[in-house]
Amino acid sequence: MGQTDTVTRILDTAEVLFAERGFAETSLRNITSKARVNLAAVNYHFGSKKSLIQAVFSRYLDPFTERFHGALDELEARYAGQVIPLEVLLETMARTVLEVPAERNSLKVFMRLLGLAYSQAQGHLRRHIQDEYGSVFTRFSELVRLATPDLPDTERFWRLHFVLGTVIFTLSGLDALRDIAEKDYGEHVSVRDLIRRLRPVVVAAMNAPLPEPVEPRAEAS
Amino acid sequence: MGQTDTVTRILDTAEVLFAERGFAETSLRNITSKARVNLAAVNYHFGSKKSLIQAVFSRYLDPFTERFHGALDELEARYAGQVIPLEVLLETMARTVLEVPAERNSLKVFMRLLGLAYSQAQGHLRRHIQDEYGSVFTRFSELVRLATPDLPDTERFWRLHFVLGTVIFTLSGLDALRDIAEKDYGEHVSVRDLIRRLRPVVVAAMNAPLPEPVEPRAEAS
DNA sequence: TGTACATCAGTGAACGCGCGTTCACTGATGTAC
DNA sequence: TGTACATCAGTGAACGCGCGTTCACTGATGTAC
Repeated sequence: MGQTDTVTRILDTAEVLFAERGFAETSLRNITSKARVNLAAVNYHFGSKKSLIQAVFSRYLDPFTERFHGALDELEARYAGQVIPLEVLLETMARTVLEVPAERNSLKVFMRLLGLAYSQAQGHLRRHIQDEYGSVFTRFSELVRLATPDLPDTERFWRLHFVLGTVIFTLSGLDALRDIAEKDYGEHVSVRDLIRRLRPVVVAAMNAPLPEPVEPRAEAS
Repeated sequence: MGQTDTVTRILDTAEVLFAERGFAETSLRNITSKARVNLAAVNYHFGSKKSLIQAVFSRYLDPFTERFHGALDELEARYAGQVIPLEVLLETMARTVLEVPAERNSLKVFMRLLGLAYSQAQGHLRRHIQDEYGSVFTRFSELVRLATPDLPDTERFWRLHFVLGTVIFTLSGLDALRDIAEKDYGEHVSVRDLIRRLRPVVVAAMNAPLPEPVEPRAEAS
C-alpha cells in the first residue's frame, strides 16, 4: 500500500457506504474492512468519524464551489451588469452540478449525502456545510433575486429549497425511481434525460404565481 | 400507570424522538426514559425496535389511507363522472395529509420514513410500503391522469415524483429549513404556511410546458 | 364464599455485542553531523 | 561513508460504553369449581 493511498481508499469506500446506508448505520469497521485498511487508520488520518464525514463532503464541495464561482464569474462578465435570466442561472448550476462528480460517476452519492445532511436535525454537518459553503449559495441567491424581482425574499428562499428538494430527492432516490419507472413504462431513464425533464418544471416552479395571502377575508384599504 | 397507557406513551415519545434525530440515533433507552416507562416494556409490547418503528408508521399511515380513500370517494361522487380539476385533487391530498397527524406530531416522522424508504438502496421497505399502501397512490395517479390529459404518462410519473420530492424534502427537513429561514428572515414558519406556499408551486410544476425533445436537431417529417 | 390456578402488564438486572477511540509499538525513510 | 536520531504511515490489541434483547420474577386481576 503506497503512501497516502490509504486516505483515498478510506474516502472512496466511506462515501459509497454513507450514501447506501447513512452515517449512523455505517461503522468504521464496515469502512475499513471493505477498504482493506486498518481500523485505526481512520482515526490516525482523520481524527474521528465526524471529521471523516466532513472530509467526504469537502472532497465534493470544494471543487464544486470553486467551479461554480468560476462559472458565475464568467456569466457576470458576459452579461456585463445586465440581469442574467433565471433559465441561464439554473442551467449553469445544473451544468456545474453534473460536471464535478462526472469523473467519479457519483452524482447520486453526492445528492444522497446532501439529503442526509439536511435531514439531520441537530445538524453539526448542516452547520458545517452552511459555514463553509454558504457563501456560494448566497451569491447564487442574489443573482436569482435580480432575475426574479417580483418575488418576495422569503418566497424566493422557500422556492429555491422546494426546487432543491426535487433535485436531491430525485437524484438521490434515482435507483428506486428508475426501478418503478422501468417496471411501469419499460423505459430506462438516464441522468441527463432526467435533467432535461427537470428543467421546465423547475423554471415553472420558480415563476409560479404568488400564494394567496394568509387571511383572504381581510380587504386592503 | 393504567392499562395499556404504556403502549401509547411509548408510541407518542418514540415518534417525537424519531422525528427529532432519526431512527438509528434514537435508542430505546432514550425513548423509555423520556416516556417514564420500563426499558423492557418496548420489547414486551412491540417485540423489537424495528416493530416499534413500523407501529409508529402504521399509526399514521392506516388512518391516512382510510381518510384519503374516503375523500376521493366524496370527490368522485361530487363530480359525478366529470373530470376533477388538478387543483382540487392536490388540495384534497394536502388537506388529508395535514388532517391526520394534526392531533400529534407525526407528519415529520411520516415524511422522513417516506424519504428513507425511497433512498434505501436495497428497497425492501419501499416494496413493503408499495404493497401495503400503493393502491391509494395508484388511484390518485389515475385521477391526476384524467385531470392532465395532455401530459404523456412517463412525464406525469416523473412530475408527480418531482413534486413528492419537494414535499418530502421540505417537510422532513423542516427543522433545518426553519432554522435557516428564522436566522435569515426572522420569521417563524408554520406547516400550514408552508403548504400555502407549496400549492401554487406544485400546480405550476405539474402544468409546466413539456421538455424539448432529446434530439432537437432532428426534424419530424 | 373460599381456594387454586391462569393470565397479563410490567420490572430489574443482566447478557453479549459492536461501537468509536486509544495506545504502545513497528518498520521504512529522511536528516544531521 | 557511517551512525544516531527523527519523522511518519500504519498496526494489533485492548479500552470502556451504550446498545437491543432476554429472562426470571412480581403483583394485580380474572376465572373455575
